Amino acid sequence: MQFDDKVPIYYQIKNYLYHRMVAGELGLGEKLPAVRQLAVDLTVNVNTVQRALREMIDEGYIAPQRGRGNFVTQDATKIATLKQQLTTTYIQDLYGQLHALKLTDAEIIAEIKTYIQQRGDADDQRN
Amino acid sequence: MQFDDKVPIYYQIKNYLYHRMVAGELGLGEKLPAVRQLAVDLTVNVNTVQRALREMIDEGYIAPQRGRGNFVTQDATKIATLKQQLTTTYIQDLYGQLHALKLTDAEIIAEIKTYIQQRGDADDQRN
DNA sequence: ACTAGTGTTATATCTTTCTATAACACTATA
DNA sequence: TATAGTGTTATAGAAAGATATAACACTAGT
Repeated sequence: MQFDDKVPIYYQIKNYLYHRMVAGELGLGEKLPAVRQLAVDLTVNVNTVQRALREMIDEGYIAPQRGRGNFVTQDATKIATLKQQLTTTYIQDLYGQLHALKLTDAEIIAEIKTYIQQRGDADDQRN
Repeated sequence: MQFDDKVPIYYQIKNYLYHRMVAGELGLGEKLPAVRQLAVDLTVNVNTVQRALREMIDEGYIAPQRGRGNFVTQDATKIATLKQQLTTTYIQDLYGQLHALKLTDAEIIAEIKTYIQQRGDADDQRN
């Protein structure tokens, strides 16, 4: 995994894991890879992984079991809420940015549609 | 101005100034506020401002004149390109994030429209 | 009991960012 | 030629983030 050197790595790991949980790649109650394994996979120090997990545990998304592993919460509602929160936050950020660039609502939607359209075309060519 | 403590301040200042240039609040060839003034306005150290400006100068968006001030580039094309770059980058990021959350293209557009719609309603109530 | 696999914590060190403070260099104008 | 306004650079110290390395604590299976 490649990190953005403008943002703390532990923070990016946190978001990465949240994404995997929301996307269902890490299901409810599922055991996460061992911290040392995660550290190897992400080419990062154990303490850095631990820092990310620590915050996720404090926020209740992960339940640690000493000696056994870390497990995704069983709370489906919590994950669903997280998905909605992340979605809204991202959209809010984008809207704020583009609005600051003086794009109108219509222009914003148009730009996004154009981007997705072009992306689709590119996909067609690749496949 | 409030900063995100997850991203270097000098980097946020850079983006802030780019936004103002793209939005036309800082016109072509216009003189920027003095570095010390910017530092006061942003509640930040002069060196931090200077670090942001240094990169913008290296990238050719700002032309410094020792003893006189810093001036926005005269190159309209450069600013137009910047606007397009920023727009595309933001949209690309959003799309990548939401796609990672397993939202479909249609869902992405729908969520954005909903957000803008609700935002408009809120505006109506406020005004 | 031992061992392998796991989470947890600690220490020392390095790098980046930011700060306060100060000085230096140049321009324009009174 | 002063002086005020501007950019530029340097130094020393603080704080946050990462790293390598090591040790400790618990669980499960042999």
